[in-house]
Amino acid sequence: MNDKRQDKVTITEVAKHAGVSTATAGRVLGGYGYSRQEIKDRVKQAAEELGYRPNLLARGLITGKTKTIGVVAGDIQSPFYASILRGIADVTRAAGFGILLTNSDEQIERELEAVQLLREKQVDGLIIAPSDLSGSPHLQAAVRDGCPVVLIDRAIKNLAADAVCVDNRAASRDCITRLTDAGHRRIGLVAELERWEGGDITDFLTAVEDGALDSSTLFPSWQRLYGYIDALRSAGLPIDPGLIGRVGVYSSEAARKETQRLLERPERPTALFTADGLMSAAAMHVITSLDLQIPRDLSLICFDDLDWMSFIKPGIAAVVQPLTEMGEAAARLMLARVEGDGSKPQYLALQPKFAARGSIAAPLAL
Amino acid sequence: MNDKRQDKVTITEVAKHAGVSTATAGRVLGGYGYSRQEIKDRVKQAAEELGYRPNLLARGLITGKTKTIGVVAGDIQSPFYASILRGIADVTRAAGFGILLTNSDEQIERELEAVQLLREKQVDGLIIAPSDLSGSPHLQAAVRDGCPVVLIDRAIKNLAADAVCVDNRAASRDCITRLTDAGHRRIGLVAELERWEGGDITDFLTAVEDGALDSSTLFPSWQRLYGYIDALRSAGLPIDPGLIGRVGVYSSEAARKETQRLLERPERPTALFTADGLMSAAAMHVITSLDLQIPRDLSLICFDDLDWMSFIKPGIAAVVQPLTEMGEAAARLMLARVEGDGSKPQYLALQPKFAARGSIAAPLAL
DNA sequence: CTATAATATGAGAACGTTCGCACATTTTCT
DNA sequence: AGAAAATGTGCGAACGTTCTCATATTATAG
Repeated sequence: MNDKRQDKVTITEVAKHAGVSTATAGRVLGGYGYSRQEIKDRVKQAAEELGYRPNLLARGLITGKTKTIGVVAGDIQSPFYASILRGIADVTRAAGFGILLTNSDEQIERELEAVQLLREKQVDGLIIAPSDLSGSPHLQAAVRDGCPVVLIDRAIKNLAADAVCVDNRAASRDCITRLTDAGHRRIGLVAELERWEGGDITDFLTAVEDGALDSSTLFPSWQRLYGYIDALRSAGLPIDPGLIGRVGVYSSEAARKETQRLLERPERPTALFTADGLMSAAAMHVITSLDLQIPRDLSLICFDDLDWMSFIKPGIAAVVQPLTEMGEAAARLMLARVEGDGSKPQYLALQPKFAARGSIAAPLAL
Repeated sequence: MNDKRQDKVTITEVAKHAGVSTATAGRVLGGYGYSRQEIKDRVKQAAEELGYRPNLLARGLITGKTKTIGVVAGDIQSPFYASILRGIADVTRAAGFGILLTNSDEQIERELEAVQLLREKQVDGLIIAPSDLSGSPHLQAAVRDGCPVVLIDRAIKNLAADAVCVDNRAASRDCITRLTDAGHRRIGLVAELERWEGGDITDFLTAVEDGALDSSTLFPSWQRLYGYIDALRSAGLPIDPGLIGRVGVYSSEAARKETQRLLERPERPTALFTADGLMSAAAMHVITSLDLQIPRDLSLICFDDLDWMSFIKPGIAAVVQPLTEMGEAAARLMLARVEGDGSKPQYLALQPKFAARGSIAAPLAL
């Protein structure tokens, strides 16, 4: 009922108890210099007896390394980030690192605060899903200060940092091609498409036309739109902006509304492509409520494979991103940087898989 | 191409630049003692000019507080923990705390390592989903050392720590009662039921019979079994151990196998209760593959509401646990403790909601 | 107008480690 | 054998803060 913080056994006490200097005790316990076996045993036993536990703050203060990686995720509640984080956690843990987690909710101000906090806590590096792909002075500063940065899911223009992404454009193109191959000519797209500094959808279309766009530093949903355009063009089909459902904000509500708009058009699309998990769930809501039969009334392909897609009937075809692997790769890159790897930044594009399921059929004859 | 770690602007430099002592600069920048407005301005401006950022390690070393909470989740990849974590993150962030995350995979050795690492990193407190409900000397030690511990999802016997749980027994009882009310007499249960020190299912049944069981320190799946038994008893129905699907290990594979066993019994259950998200997904797999119609061939209620349950047809009735709220509550309790609240440990039992959906019907006449 | 309290500042010691250096002792190389 | 290298140990100074204490100065009260 009395003693609270009498715990703290320091290296000094261990040293005293073992009859050596703190330096020697430090060497044994920290495992960094020379020391005789006999001394090692003595110190270790003393530490054991006193219940010594190192104070990693003190160590970090002096070594300048905390063995902690800061992670800025968009929203840890989404299966997307949760899986990536799992990958990061597994790899870092194996290397004895901890992870300090924050959510940005994809908002640059939140990201800024997060990065600031993490850096003040002296993390050894930053793994981050960035919210601003063109400026990000806070990340430029981090890189300049020698704090390794690894980007996930999207890359920042002119930032000398590693990035682990997926070739969204190719994967999306592949999906749409499957649909055109099946005979579809009116293919709807539902995507977030929130931020693009270049303007609106038609601006984007002309920018694509001009070929003046670096798809690797676009937000994923724009890359996926890019692939959609690619596929339609190679199939010789026109691009109807009315079939492009731009949700504009990352919310289930808005996605439902946009899907509903698409599916209630006079000339209903015969196939739908949803550009991420949230959109897919929202689309399913609408499809179910409109009583549309998949794939008879509507073929469907989704970006991101959610658990239910494999066991509802029919199964829903999906692009499955290697999420845990992305996290692992990002963490491995980070560990290499922390250990001093100074080679030039890597852009890693992992290959997604395609889960073919029963949601694709030829369009009904009209 | 040359300068790497020239960044570090310390309080000493700021002090020099502002023409005051480090103590004064510290007071201004740390916001803790007295200082004149004029001095404040001068120091702040100096800090601004030099781009000063406090080193939270140094601060933590001396104050003994890191403004960091350690979290030990089972598996952050599961929506269950992801949601809880989100709640924790929101509340702690608002209070300026960071969270250091680890996964235990529900294994006590992993938990032990995690707790050790977190404590060495000097976290101000530990929020943990414990893997061992009867001993846990490492947590007893934490509490003894004055490191606040808040348990989530389940409580530990004789540990003086706060806990945030859900009344699993009551929620489960409620579900089963809905099924018996609908006329079901053969109700199957699929649950993890991995660890219980008392023995096997029949031992558990007799222990329940004797009323010698504290349900609040059982693992959730056992509490849910308890509720299942409660409900059948009050309905005057016998308990058939053959209807209790004990998966025994937390794996989708095993859950599928066990569900299959139940659904291929000679006298197939007319209703099924799955005791958590993983079990539910596995059960759906099997139900779909056996081509059973819900609710005609089988009524279904699931513990934990997954997104697909609301948009597949028919919808699946589910117990929805207030996960984010649990995380928030745990974090709030933690913050109170960190700020010195020494009142006696609280056991918080949040109320789950029930999402009634079309997966419940009367059993087919035999 | 003095006594007391509140405000304001600085010097220097913490906090618990590791690091640089000096100096012994042992091993290894010509 | 002697020189050089590797190994082993301790002292005391870092690391970048906050804290304690001493000492002013100013405001408030009696």
